[in-house]
Amino acid sequence: MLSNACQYAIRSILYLSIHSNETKKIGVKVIADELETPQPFLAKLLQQLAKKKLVSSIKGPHGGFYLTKKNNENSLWDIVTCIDGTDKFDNCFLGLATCDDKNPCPVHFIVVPFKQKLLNDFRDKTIAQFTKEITLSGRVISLKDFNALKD
Amino acid sequence: MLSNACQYAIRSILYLSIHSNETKKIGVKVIADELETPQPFLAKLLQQLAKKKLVSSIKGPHGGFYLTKKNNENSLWDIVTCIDGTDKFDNCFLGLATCDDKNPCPVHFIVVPFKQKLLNDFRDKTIAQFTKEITLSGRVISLKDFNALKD
DNA sequence: CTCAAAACATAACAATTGTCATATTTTAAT
DNA sequence: ATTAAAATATGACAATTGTTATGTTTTGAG
Ligand code: FES
Ligand code: FES
Repeated sequence: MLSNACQYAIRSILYLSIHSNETKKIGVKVIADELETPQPFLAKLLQQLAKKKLVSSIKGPHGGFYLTKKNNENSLWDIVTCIDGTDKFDNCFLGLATCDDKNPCPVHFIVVPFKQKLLNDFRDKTIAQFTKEITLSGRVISLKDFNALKD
Repeated sequence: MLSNACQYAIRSILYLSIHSNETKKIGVKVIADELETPQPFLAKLLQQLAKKKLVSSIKGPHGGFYLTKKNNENSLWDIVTCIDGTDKFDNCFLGLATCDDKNPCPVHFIVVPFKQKLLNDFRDKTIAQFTKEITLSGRVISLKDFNALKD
């Protein structure tokens, strides 16, 4: 459903939301290592996100990526839009030209409610809300399970 | 979520379920034309499906593809398994190594119920049940909206 | 002012997926 | 038997996506 690229992007933003702020920037190397994602690929993605103001960054020594208060008010949906675009979510599950309740394909009424709910959650909840839940409930972002939450 | 290939496959099987039987076979050309899918690609897919006994076929003049009573008892899930494999449904939505309630990623509890429901519908309903609903409710398979249901 | 650490930019490369073309085999009709 | 219509098999080609490599620019530290 989501591309690899988008999955990496979401995880890295959530990571930054937990571990960074205006005074604590984090370099690509660290992020890639923590999330176990390919480093140069992630760098490219972070640059895309930076261009759309979904993450902040400064160059130079002790520079890096970080999330401002404002960055934290974006939604997961903004990330998906930035990296993957929204086609997969708008289009018919079976690839028909239009997807609406008037001309439903055989799986339309199975698929649409789910997509709707997913969309709402992704659009309505801010990154900040997500990270709050994450830190409270001990959910996972990295592949090396709980390490990311220990510090 | 589903690949192009899988979407074509599902639609063609549903089409065959409605329009074919042991005594009425349909050629690739007709199917591809009705569903507006690339013809050679669809041929390849139908051959994959035939190998796994999800569709029946005979060669020669007046040959073609068709669904037997038994073919009609398969599920949409069987098609997905045959064409795409099940990885996309089993794996974590954010690409983490494991996906279970014990080590949930931040979106786990949003995504899993939906996937579960979708999976159930795809696994439990037979092709025959789907086509019954389709013919009763006038749903769409082809891109040229209701034409496929007019005869 | 110089240097090095970082983001930024570009482009080369690889893998997967989707598409098309060609040739072979089977089978019914004549 | 011959022929033509179909599925089948194989492989070439294109497009997308994912990955890696190389070089440029910015900027803080000494
Ligand atoms: S018409 Fe197919 S999912 Fe809506
Ligand atoms: S752990 Fe990510 S979807 Fe289940």
